[in-house]
Amino acid sequence: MARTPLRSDLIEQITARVLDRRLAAGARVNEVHLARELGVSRTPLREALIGLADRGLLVAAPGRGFLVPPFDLDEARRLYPLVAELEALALRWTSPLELAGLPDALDAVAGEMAVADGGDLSALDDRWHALLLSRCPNPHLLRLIEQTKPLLKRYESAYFARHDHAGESIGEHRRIAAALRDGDLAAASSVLVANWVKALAYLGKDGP
Amino acid sequence: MARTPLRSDLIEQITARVLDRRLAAGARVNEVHLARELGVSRTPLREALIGLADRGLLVAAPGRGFLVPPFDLDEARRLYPLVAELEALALRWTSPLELAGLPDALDAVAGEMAVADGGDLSALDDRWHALLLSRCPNPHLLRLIEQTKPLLKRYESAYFARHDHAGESIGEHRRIAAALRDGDLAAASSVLVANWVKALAYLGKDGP
DNA sequence: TAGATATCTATTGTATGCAATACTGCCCGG
DNA sequence: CCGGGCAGTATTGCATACAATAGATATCTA
Repeated sequence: MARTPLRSDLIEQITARVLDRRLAAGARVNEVHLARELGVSRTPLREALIGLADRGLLVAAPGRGFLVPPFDLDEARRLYPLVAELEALALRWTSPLELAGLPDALDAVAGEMAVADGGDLSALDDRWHALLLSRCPNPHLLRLIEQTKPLLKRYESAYFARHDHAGESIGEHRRIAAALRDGDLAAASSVLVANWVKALAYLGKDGP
Repeated sequence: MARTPLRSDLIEQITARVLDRRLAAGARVNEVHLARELGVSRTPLREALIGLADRGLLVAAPGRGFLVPPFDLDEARRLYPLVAELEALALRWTSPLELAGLPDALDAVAGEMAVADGGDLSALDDRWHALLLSRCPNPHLLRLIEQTKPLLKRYESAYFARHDHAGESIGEHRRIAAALRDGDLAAASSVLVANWVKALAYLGKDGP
């Protein structure tokens, strides 16, 4: 029997399809077609869809299956501060000692970002943030963050594609690392929140 | 076809069983037996189990199905502050105008709590907190809170059964309502967090 | 012709079936 | 007496089958 359940892979694949809009906003998900396309039966596919609906990346419409939620700027305006606050909280709950060990690794990733382009940039940004939170001792908080970020990334991917804000963002990342070096948690936190809020501001300009 | 999917009911029923320990901590969930007992087939039951595992109320063990996570005081110590912070955040994000309209209704529920006993008490406590957050405009934050609370309630139910702390808790609830009347969000927030933390302190004494 | 209605198809929600793994108890060897 | 291996069962994970609703198309009536 499969050591890793099919639904796990399916969740990743479907998430990717939502993020890159192969599953378009507002569209219904046809279980039979998607199952054929992914080469599985409807059962594990539905399990994955239910998991995604629990996380908010899909919406379950009783009797009508699942659909990709439409883009909604108001939703984005609420998601960004939410993730910002959750990450800041995770930072507050990480021991200063642990935090002190992070800046070097963080700057290394930031350095990679400086020479990366387009598609990789978003992945590196993810790695940077994951690293920043990696020492937080509260797994439930981390779970909430992981569950929420994909919702946001749907908006963010549009943003990353459209603006070349990489320099700005990398600068902020470095400032956060520097603040951690100084043991200045408040400063790190505030730049972190600002980083998220700024992303939102760009989004507002001409988002999807 | 059912207007409300079976899995929704099942999630409620199974949650209840976990909370009152008909599904004991550490025990494996037998899908065939449970399906028979609940009068449904394994398919919607598994959908419900997956949903519960996503929320952390069950754990999925690849190849071995689902099991009820053991009690873990450390987990409780992380869940209480988490819910406290999330509720405080929801409060911060609720408009002062909306908050000003709440205290009367809040005190009404607190009044009911004063004359309720045992089982109802927990339900009233839930209603009180739900009312407190009911005006928060961020549905995603509310979703996270709703998803996290059942985890905590597993510990809390033991607490409520064991201590008669109702008076204390009701007093704190009234103080929160009073602070909202004064427009003193900071005070309300701090008592709210204290309320959660105190519950945790009791739990530490002789929890399960 | 527009609207309502009936009929037919598509799609979901649930139940059942099947194959592979995990568990249990027993036998055996040391 | 105790641990390892083996057969048989139990249980999961996935696939398929079935029933009922939602949606689409065509027909009928005013």
